[in-house]
Amino acid sequence: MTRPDPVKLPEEAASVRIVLCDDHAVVRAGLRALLDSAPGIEVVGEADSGAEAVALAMKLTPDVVLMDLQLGVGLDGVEATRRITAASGGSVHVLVLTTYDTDADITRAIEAGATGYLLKAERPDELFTAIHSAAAGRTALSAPVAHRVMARMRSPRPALTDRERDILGQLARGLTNRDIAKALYLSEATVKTHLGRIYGKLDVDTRAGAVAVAKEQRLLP
Amino acid sequence: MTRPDPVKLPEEAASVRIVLCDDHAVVRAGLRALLDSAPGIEVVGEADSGAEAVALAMKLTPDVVLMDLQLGVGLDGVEATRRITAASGGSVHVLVLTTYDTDADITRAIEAGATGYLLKAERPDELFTAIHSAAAGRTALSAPVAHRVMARMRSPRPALTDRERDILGQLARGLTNRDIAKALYLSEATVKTHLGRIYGKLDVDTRAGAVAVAKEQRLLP
DNA sequence: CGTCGGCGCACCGGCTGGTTCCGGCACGCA
DNA sequence: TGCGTGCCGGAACCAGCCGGTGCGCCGACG
Repeated sequence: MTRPDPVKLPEEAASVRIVLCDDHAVVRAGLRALLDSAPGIEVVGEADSGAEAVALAMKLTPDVVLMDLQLGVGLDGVEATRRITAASGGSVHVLVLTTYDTDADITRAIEAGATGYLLKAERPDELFTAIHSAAAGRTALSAPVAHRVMARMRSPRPALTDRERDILGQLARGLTNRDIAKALYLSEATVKTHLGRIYGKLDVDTRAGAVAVAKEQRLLP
Repeated sequence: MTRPDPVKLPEEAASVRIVLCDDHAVVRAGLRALLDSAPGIEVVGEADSGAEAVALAMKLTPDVVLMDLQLGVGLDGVEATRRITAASGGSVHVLVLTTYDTDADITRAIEAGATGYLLKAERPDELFTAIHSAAAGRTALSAPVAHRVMARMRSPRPALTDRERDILGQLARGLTNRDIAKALYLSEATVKTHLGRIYGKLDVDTRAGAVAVAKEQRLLP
């Protein structure tokens, strides 16, 4: 898959070397075709899973990994991002390119060490500039993402704790309080307490509503 | 509305004329770059909304419209497909290219007149052959989709009625039975009856579970 | 004309769900 | 060391919600 390119054209600056990671082969091929036609950008590898992305990032040490967050099965985009930045010591920059601009996704990606966060709905030239920014280590957020970050700063919505996510996960399976309690080795009373706190944070007052916003905001894996 | 087309050229050599419809500008650009490099395929237009796709399909009368089903706001992909096939009398073929292979999505797309249903996770050459198939009016289903169709034929899972979808929609907003009743001008008892039937069809036994599978299977808009 | 699927309704009993209040820990900080 | 805070786990209470069952009406369809 990797073609060692013996001829390095010393242009104004060397090409930005990129690894693509997206589980959709068609859009991956599309991105490659698109980026191949762009000057100063060179796609050196493709991955269709998080694990493969990490491996390629280590082996090829590209300047930028273009990472989708939703990766079907296995390692998810956030975790892959975390491992890549950790293992490379920050020398390989991850630019997230995804469809959703949910608070949870953005936060987790940034917290995992992503250098930028771009939406697939963005104009392609934004993508090119973002890639060069990311290669230089500069943060690149697309407009809607930046807005969300700002909004979150202004009105800090409390994040769910790990335990609360556990409860919510069971709830989303349609379990009753008693069953959740059994599943997590808790008292039923405790489950209710957690649920109450969850309702507060999600601004709902019923279980069904909680499940709805949980799915909506992609709070569950 | 239908213009008589006096001469139908039996072309092997002429390119298949295509209109792209996807609300993500980046993947649209990627697809164009990919298809532009393919022989025998010519992208003649791009749309980022259902409405625009319908307009372009009428104006350009392409051989194939490559249609994503999830189109953010406005006309959704299924409705756009329905209008295009209806307005063109079937002369413009719609090839659905999307990420999800949910039963509901597949069924609705086919029922709306789509000539084919392809997943973005498919290999790009599948895409090329599917495009040519669609241009010739031949049905093109990618493997996982075909499997699902067969499975559904074998064990016909009852589809939700319109009314049941209404109820489910309100339920997914976290409303209580009483509130759903008020919202839909029903008796609370009726709401419960519908919910019971919904549980049966979705194979769950709690409201939270119903919301979960509803979101999972994309039963709600 | 039969009957079948979809819709709407009534009644009821069990028990689930939501609320409130409380204590224990771990941690950070002065 | 003492204090404040955030998170976790729990007890008790009671309203009323939920789910099940049975039934009638209607229109479509054969």
